[in-house]
Amino acid sequence: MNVGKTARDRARAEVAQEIKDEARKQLVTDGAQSLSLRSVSRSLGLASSALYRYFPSRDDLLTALIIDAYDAMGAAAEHADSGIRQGNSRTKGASEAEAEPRGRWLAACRAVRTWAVTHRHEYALIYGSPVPGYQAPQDTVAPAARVPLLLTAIATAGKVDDSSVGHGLRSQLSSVISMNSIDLPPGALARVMVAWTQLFGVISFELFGQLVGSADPADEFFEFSAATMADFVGL
Amino acid sequence: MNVGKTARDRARAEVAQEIKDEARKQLVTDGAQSLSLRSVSRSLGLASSALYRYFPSRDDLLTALIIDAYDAMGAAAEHADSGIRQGNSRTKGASEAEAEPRGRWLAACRAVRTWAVTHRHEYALIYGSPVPGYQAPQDTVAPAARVPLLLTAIATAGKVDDSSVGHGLRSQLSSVISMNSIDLPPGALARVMVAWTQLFGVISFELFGQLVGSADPADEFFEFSAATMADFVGL
DNA sequence: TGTACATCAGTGAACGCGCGTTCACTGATGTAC
DNA sequence: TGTACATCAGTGAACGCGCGTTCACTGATGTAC
Repeated sequence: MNVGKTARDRARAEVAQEIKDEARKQLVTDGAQSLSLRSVSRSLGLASSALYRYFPSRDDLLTALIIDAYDAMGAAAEHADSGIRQGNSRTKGASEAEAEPRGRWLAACRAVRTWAVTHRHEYALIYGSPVPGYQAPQDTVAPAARVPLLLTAIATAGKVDDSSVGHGLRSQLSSVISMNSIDLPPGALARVMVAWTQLFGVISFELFGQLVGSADPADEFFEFSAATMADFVGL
Repeated sequence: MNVGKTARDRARAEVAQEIKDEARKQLVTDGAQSLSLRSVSRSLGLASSALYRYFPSRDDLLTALIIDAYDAMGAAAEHADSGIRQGNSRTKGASEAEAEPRGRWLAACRAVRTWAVTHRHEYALIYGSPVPGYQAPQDTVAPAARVPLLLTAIATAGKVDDSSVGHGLRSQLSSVISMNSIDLPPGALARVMVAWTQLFGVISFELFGQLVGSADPADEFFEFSAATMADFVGL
């Protein structure tokens, strides 16, 4: 185990983890923009300069947090989905399997919301306004794609209508389809994307306070949205 | 004109306006969180302490910008809507008036997006992650309601299905309905709210970079969303 | 197995910076008589 | 219409603060022979 890893390597990974954990803790009180290396180092009992052994700059620490957040949310959604899938195949016959994709869709949507609600500041970090002056590097795109790819995968198991879409959009989506080997016509993918944007729209509104005065607390409205959007994509 | 307004009063209003304009300019480069009174005052050639004659604190300046932004977006949407309404009543007979609400809906949605795209930093200020430590005061709620109220008004002119909604949601929405004299059953309002959250979901995704790699540029996808959501609310 | 050398985590002082807010003040504008 | 007083916009210095990043350094851990 830990082949080729020296004690130093292990210690290093551990400290890097501690730095990220502490930084995440500080997001809660301060928000992304005022996350400060100095205050992280203070809480860890390290010299502020020590952090530079682990992250070359503040932005790199931010990037690490962003990637972790996308991955955590993606994992939560995937886990909820596969829980349903296995549950269904164990307890249901082939004839009942028809309802299955809808259950998976709802489970995934709920998992995303639950993750967002329990990690609101990490959610704000990835779905809120971009930190000005910070440019997200390429490494964030794969983790960011996990949730939308999961939603398309689930929709593929249903029967999405193929809406007619304009020429330009069709070609944008065709390239997404081929690059990700998606088994859906462009018009169907377009509908899934509408549902996807709706999902994050409600969640952002809930967390950022736009529903105060109407559907707040938002639990039932969220359920309603998820269910109507499941209909919308043919599940 | 300007009854009871002395030269001092007029000058005062003018300077307050200049401060807000300069602050808005700085949002573009720095984002809300690092908007700084000192740098605003520097650009205006004032002592930093002078701003305190106009805004008691940084947060009050932020609040003023937020209210202005909601109002500007609301006005843009309302203006687009009434343009369509008048255009239609002049050029169309009663039989064609059926298509009217759909045109109004699309015009309002496009106006919101156009405003957002041309004022991205003000958009981020009101629809991005809340500035940590900043609590939006009560004065922001009426301006914030302009767009959603306009959308419900337009939907009322169409024929929204009355979806069935759970008990808790029904009662939340009933109170919204009576407080705002909305002429829509709760289930219909729920659908409008789904469309509303979808609208801001796409716009936020477009502006915050989540569509990079799929529907980017987002023009056609936006049109597709707006059109499908118009169907969705029965327009 | 022991030794010589290279690597690298962590230190602490320093650089240069910007911030919000307060305060005692000056001098122009407005008000009451 | 003129004068005395009150109001208030704007000043500039100061308080006390935190930040990211660099740099020369010490001492422990790892590597090659």
